[in-house]
Amino acid sequence: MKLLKPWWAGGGLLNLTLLLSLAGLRVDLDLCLPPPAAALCEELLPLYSTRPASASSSFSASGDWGRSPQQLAKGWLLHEVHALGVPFIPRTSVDAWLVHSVATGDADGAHGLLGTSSAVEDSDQAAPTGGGDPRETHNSPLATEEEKVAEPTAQVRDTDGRGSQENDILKEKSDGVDHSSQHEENEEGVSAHAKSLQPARKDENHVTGAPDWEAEHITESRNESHLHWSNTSFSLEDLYLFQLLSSQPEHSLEGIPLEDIPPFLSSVNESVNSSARNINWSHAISHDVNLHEAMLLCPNTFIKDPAPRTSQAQEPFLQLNSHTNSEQAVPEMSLSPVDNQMNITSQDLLYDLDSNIFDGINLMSLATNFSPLEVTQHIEDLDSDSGLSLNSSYDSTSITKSNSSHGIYDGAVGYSELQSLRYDLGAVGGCYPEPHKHCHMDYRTMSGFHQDLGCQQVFHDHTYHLQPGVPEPTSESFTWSRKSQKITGCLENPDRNLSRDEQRAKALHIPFTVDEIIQMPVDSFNSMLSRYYLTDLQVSLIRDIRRRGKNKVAAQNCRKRKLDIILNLEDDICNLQTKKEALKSEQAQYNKAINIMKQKLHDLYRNVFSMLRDDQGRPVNPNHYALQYSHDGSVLIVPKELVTSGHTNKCPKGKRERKN
DNA sequence: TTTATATGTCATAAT
DNA sequence: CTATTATGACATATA
Repeated sequence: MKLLKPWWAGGGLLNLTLLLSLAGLRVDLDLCLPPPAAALCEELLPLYSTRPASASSSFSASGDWGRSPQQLAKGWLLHEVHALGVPFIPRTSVDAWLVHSVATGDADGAHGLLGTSSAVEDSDQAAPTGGGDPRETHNSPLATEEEKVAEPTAQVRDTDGRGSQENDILKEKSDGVDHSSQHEENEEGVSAHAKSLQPARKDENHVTGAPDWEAEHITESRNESHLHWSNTSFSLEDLYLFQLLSSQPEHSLEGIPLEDIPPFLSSVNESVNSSARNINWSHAISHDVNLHEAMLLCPNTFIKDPAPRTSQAQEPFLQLNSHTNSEQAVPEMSLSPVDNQMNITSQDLLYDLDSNIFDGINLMSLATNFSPLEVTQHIEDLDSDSGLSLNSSYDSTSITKSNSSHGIYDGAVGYSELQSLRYDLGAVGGCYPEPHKHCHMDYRTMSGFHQDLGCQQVFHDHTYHLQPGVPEPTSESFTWSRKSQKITGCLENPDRNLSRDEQRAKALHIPFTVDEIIQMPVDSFNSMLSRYYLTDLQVSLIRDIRRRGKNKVAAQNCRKRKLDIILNLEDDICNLQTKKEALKSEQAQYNKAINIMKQKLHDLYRNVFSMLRDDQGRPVNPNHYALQYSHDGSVLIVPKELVTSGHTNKCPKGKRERKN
């Protein structure tokens, strides 16, 4: 996205505000934008206003062009966040954000955030239909931890001690208590605002038609989290997006002339006003939804089951809330979510995450002085690392890329840019299979963000480039034809060193390394799948990666084992052959001995016959007679014909010789 | 280009 | 029943 201005560059407040309003979000006059969001909106609105149809091609894969203007704006905005490389949202991020919205905004504002569907408006209070699954937050064992997350923030805000009401709110949510009667208290305190939201949550259950939403499966919330363009209410990604976009509390919409509104928005405004879901623009920009505060209060809830916050993690936010100079607070505010998320991730997964990652991000969060040009360049570089095009020129390449990316993400949106950067650079990739290598990458990356801190040399590793010509996997089967792989090789793809699964994981922005996925214990693996906000496609890919990875190891072991068996058999053959030779030699020796014995016996025989004499004193011919031993030890001279016929006892000569 | 070998992957059975 | 392992068969990569 060429036009993306650097962080903290300011501007874009009006555009974002209008865009949010267009999307049905009511914006506080004090709403301020983080520079990326401002820049994003500055870019989005002109593009959207000038070429909604053509530009929409990049996210038209979702179909329905009969959507309302706010849907279009919302979809377009989210799409562009996609293009930024935001891979996914840990599931609790938006849930917790909702909690903070409850704590910070009034009911109307919260409703504006949660949804503007006519069906919802028909009900008592607005309720989100596609906004993820906030119910799970309060009906799972995780709910208590959500409360832990929300509690300190409420304490910060409500110095009069009413912050603890949030816990009550959360409990009442699950109880389905109707607080619509407390609308009058909205202006009195945060908690009252929050309570008035509860019917919306209650209605949501009716809208989704899930009476027993405790049994709601994770996959359902995943599906709900996807971008449903036909759905007028905001999804979790939407909410997260706005959370992402809101952190700079100093701009205001006051005094902005209507002429500044792009023509498209004006027309959209008309159409919106004429639609069933009217948006009162004056109302839209006057409600007290302070996204900045919401941002401040929920930055540590990027995952479904956040670990209890440490005092170390809370402290920055306490300080931030006390800041009067938002200029100084902005960097920390915007970056701290990443920081907290990282810490929580490490606590939750307990898996191969080096604290250096967090240190690097902490350093980055401390950086306050950025060179816009450098940062812009860095963002572009990082984006190029991620393989996603930030080019806003909408050439065919970028559109194609956006299309494919959008299709792949399948609704997985909402994540801090830094988070995506971290994962882009370190989470996936066989080139950096070891955690410390990931950290190394992060450090090098982060150094570009705060060169003032002494890291002058910026290294950019483009190992993770995806060649535009390489078709990205677009189906669950991830059929990788030989042809495409040859093309990949011919193009000298820097990702060539990556395994196919690593490339797939990178393409889908899987926030874990392949090694992690494969070697992770099954419990951690399952908890990871349920804790993180992953699309079905991502989950499927992760499971396939795990299966293939384990099978690969099994195949290697099997082959090794087979080879060992073969080698052992060869050794056995050799040993047997040696033994055979020895036996042959032994047999030869025995045969030789036998022959010697035979010869001796023959000689003895001849010798005996030479001493024999018949009755006439003539020598006995050994050719005609044989010696035969009788049972009593006597030796008889028997004619051979009798010996061969078996008549041993019949001695024609009747001659019995005594043994000499 | 062909061939041999190594490696990855899938299906299936076994654990 | 699920997850993992083992293994034959096939596909692909590489020397």
